[in-house]
Amino acid sequence: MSNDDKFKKVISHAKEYGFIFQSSEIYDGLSAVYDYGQNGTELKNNIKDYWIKAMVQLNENIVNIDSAILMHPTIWKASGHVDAFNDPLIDNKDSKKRYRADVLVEEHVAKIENNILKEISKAKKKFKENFDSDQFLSTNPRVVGYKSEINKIIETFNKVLENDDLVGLKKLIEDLEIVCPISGSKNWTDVKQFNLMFGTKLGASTENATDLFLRPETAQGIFVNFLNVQKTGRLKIPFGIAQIGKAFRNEIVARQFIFRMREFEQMEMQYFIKPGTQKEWYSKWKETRLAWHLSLGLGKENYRFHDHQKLAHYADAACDIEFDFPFGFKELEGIHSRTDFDLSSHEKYSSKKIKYFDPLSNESYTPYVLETSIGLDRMFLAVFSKSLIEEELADGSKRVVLKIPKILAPKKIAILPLLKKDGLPELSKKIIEEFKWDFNTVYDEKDAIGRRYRRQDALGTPFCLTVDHQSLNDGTVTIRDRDSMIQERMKLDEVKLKIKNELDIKTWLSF
RNA sequence: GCGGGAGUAGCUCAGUUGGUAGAGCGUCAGCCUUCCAAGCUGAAUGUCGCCGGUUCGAACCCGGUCUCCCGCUCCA
Repeated sequence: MSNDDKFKKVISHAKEYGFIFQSSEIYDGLSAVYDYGQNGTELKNNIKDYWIKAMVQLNENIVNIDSAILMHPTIWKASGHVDAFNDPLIDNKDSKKRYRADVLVEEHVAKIENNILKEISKAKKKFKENFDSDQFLSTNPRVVGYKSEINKIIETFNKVLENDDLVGLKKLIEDLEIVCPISGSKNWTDVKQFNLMFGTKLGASTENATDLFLRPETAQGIFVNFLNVQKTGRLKIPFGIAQIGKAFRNEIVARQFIFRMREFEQMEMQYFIKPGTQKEWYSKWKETRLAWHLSLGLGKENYRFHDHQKLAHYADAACDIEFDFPFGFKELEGIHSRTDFDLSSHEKYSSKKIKYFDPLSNESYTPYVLETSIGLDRMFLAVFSKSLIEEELADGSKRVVLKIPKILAPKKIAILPLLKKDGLPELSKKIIEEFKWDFNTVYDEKDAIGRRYRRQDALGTPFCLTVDHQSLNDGTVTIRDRDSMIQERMKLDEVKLKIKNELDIKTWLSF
């Protein structure tokens, strides 16, 4: 089966079994927005729970918060989003390629700089040890020409950027005679501004309303609460603040099912550390987070690290944990060493002192931050797509089974009377009464038992308890394992113990 | 946003040169069945994505639009 087919099966299975629906489907849907259905919600909640347990419950120095989606607009200036999330884009009409207009200009400048370097190396060859670099740079007519050209461009460029002058930016590109690297033509469209942040308004009166943004990441809610949490929690560095929540981005191209959505959910943890220790914490968290992923048993070969070469403005080291999705290896989680960029920036913009006083060394400092940030929806897709298996059985028949990690399965136990008579349904319902306090259970009496097993397989239910005539006599049932399809007969107490053991969080999270 | 492909029942898809819509699976009711789908009987479900045009007549032709998939592009 090709990856494409596989991906299509994932999407239709997700819909058919109540995991994911397109948002507003009866109105033709809304681009790149999806709803979680009855089973998808259970699975998603179980993933959240698995993360919270590992990150917060098991670490006494990591706490959990839930900050608001709406935040003070200045926060996004301080974080750099207002600048970095605004891209001026331009298309070449001949090659149909899209470029960042500012990058085109920057590349043009880089070319000229390159010319200067060429002149220098030529001169070096010519003058050898007599080469005086300072003198050469200020007197060589060609170099001086290049330098003044660059200065002129940069001056215009800065003015244009400051004024958000899109027309001026296009004119600059035309004046510089920048050509498309693909088509070689100068046939450009107008420059268009794309703001990746969703705008909204605070205030019911349209006249006095303040422009706000829906948060494009959850991290800033942690940074702006740093002092609140640290002081009220009496937390000492190193410590972490975790958060699960929605974030919003007006992606230019949002696609690949729930991989890139406009409204999505992040699970982030910001770990506050002493400056200078970021390297060791970076590798510690890389290791810890990968171990968390591996604990789910989806297969080591499906994960890899990807180190960032080009770093974002706030980072001094960054990598992704990539996962083998149906469309190839893509980012699942990011681990970033964010330095003191965010806290310092908020200190500057808010004019509030954001420092940590270390009683041991008797000094104050701005903590450094180590971030782990995982896309919850991507995690969902990773688990779901890798678990969906179509296998051939010994008798040649096919079985579609969702071999989801048992701890994450939406329903844990299906209780099935072998026949819909002789008091078997009644006994089954009694058993549900006993199990439903501890586990998500489901009851099914329709159709042949084999077919019911297959239905539960498609949902990923790890255990099927079948109630038969012997159950009436001795209180035993058979328990069938989803993955091996092996059945064992045992007493209800033993069943409960077995399931409890298999779903024991301590076993899953001891790594 | 550009280019390519697609949209018909819950899912996968047929549907002839334009003549008022089908299959398989699934679902529901019942029968039969003592443990791994595809046994029997019956039933429900579609403004053929949406809007408009051409036509006596449109799932089919034309225009627009929405949505999805792929490639480019972007990706804190």
